[in-house]
Amino acid sequence: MTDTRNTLASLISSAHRLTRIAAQSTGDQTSPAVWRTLSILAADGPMRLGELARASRVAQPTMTRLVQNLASEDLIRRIADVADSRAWLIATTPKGERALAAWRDRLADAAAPFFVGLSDDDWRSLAAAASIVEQRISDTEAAA
Amino acid sequence: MTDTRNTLASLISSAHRLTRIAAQSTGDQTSPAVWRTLSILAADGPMRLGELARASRVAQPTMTRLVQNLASEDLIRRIADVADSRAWLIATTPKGERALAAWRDRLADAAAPFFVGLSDDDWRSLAAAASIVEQRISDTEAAA
DNA sequence: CGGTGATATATAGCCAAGCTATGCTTATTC
DNA sequence: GAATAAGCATAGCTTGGCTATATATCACCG
Repeated sequence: MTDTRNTLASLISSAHRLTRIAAQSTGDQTSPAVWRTLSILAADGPMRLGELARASRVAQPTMTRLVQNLASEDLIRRIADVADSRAWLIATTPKGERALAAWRDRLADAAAPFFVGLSDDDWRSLAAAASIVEQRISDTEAAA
Repeated sequence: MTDTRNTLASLISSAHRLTRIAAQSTGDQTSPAVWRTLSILAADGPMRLGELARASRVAQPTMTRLVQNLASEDLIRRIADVADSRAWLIATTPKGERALAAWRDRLADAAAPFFVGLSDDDWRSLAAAASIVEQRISDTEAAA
């Protein structure tokens, strides 16, 4: 038990620092929030603003503003929800998809130097961890 | 090659989202930057402000302000550097160490529900990944 | 069919983290 | 000892994050 607790704590600490590396070493001024949002949309398809806020783990007004910024740069678009005229569906644009792909490329390039010389086993561990976290995070719809 | 690139990209995406989960589900108002800074100091011992800024991957003025805030809450302390009177050594206080430990506990508690039912292999992968990232990140003193 | 409460998004206003540019003080070097 | 470099602080900006609240629509019920 203590083991898994320590694992989680150090996993999250590492995630924090990795996030900073990514932000910094790509020389990218665009914020993590933008890519987080685009990644979610790209992976899970169009969804409502509120749903997107929960998936990205931010408050709804935060997402409202993010979506406004992203829309003004034509990275996402709003689609009227025919079933509920209070709501919108948020979807990526082709430009958004391209930007996301380009970011992932730059990211991989920027991060690669930190990970040179890893064994195949190490790479498998990283890939497995990424996939576990991805799955566990996207499933759960709030554990609060 | 393409494999490792994808692994890195998805690892970092996951890290972004995991960071948000941690920030949110602990119900903690203290920012990631604070814990990142304390973690580094606790792990690597006292160091200069500039050094700390590089380790935490933020610009020096950002660290200056963080250190001011942390010092005002008595979570770190500044020690005069006898060898260079321009510089300070930044060190954790006992209170800072306790706060960090408490945060790690809350973090583990908050994150645990997302990871129930993992196999031993999965846990090993997570632990390995955390340790790999930790090591690779702290070694490298800028790859820019 | 009208009113009441719930739901979906938007607005307002605040704080902190991040940045660049620049200033001030102390070292270092010639 | 004067010029340059190095270490930290200050100023000023942008953006992400939050809570509280407003607005608009839906859904239900009498």
